Amino acid sequence: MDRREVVDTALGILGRVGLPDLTMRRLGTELGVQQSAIYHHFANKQELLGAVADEILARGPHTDTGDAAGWLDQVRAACHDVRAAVLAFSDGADVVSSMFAFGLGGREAYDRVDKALAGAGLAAETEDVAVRTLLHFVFGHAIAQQTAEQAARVGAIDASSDPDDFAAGLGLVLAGVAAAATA
Amino acid sequence: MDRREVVDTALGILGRVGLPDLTMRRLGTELGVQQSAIYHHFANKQELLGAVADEILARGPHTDTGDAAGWLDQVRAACHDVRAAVLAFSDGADVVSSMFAFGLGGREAYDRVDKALAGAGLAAETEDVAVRTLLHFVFGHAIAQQTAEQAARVGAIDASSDPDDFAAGLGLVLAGVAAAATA
DNA sequence: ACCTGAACACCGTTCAAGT
DNA sequence: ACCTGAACACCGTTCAAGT
Repeated sequence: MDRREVVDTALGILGRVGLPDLTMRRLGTELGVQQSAIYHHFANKQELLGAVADEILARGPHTDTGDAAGWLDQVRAACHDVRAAVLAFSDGADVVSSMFAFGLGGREAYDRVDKALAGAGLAAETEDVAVRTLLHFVFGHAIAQQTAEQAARVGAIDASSDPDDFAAGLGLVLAGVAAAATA
Repeated sequence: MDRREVVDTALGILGRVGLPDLTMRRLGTELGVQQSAIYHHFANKQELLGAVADEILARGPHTDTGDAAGWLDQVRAACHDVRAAVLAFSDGADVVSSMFAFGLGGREAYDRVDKALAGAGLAAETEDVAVRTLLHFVFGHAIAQQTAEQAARVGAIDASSDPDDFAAGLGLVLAGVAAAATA
């Protein structure tokens, strides 16, 4: 058993039953091992979730827009890719967002958007603000969607979400970034 | 003991020691009551946290920009007010954001921003998208800040945050909203 | 080095019973 | 109606002991 196998199994549980059921006991059982054995590969659950967050992003789509595309289309594609990656697992947005905030994972999300945004020619500080602002929206929207889906399953809410809703919100933020780029 | 007293005590615990230590046992102890007694006033912990989220927003500042101010300044003030409210309690941003996503509280955040944004003359659907986009940023930024503070206390990260960082990111989003309003 | 087995110190929630 | 007391079914983490 190595770190990769633990992360793979954790992702399987996350995709099937979600974060509340991703317990060290269940993880140990599916690995055919005592839960305490996991602590020989990860210091604690949070460090494990950091590795899970990294793997969620790595497994997501990596759209190549081509060199002909402008920075705006590249940033849009990067945001859609990050969104697709975290939506592929139950509570994936929550896990990646939390681990990124804690500095324990999800760095790839920042790097991908940052790289795409480099062509905009913004000042370094403004570029950093723009990347984090975009990520707040991408993660926030995905968390809200996955939470609403969960709430609907419990019966607390009606689900019904507009599939174009994300693109519309992203368009608003990107319009603001574009305004800063031309100024 | 009534719901108001339970929420007040819960807010005290939240402000002093944060969400992980806001347990039903501790809440019962500080109320001078068995933990099970709380279930006579709230169906479960989540419903209680929904009421806590509402109270967090109610206790925050309610800046009056005056009638002379344009919708942009009013929206900016509403966002700063919501931010100040959730930052006043440890993990306040996380609680309010989660409860809002679950439909169990925090409705006032939406209503305040929505009311301020009404003067922009956006189409109803666009206005809704803009309000939720702004809230994703406001909540996301505050959660990241409170998480970073917590991580810094544990020693996982260096804290050092620019006090103008929020205003800069909000400015980007508002520029996008303004562009949609003039179009 | 890697894992077992057992324990420690907790959780949220339920429910019969009291007043 | 409101609360007690006790239990149920769990958690993450630690650690001596085995191989």
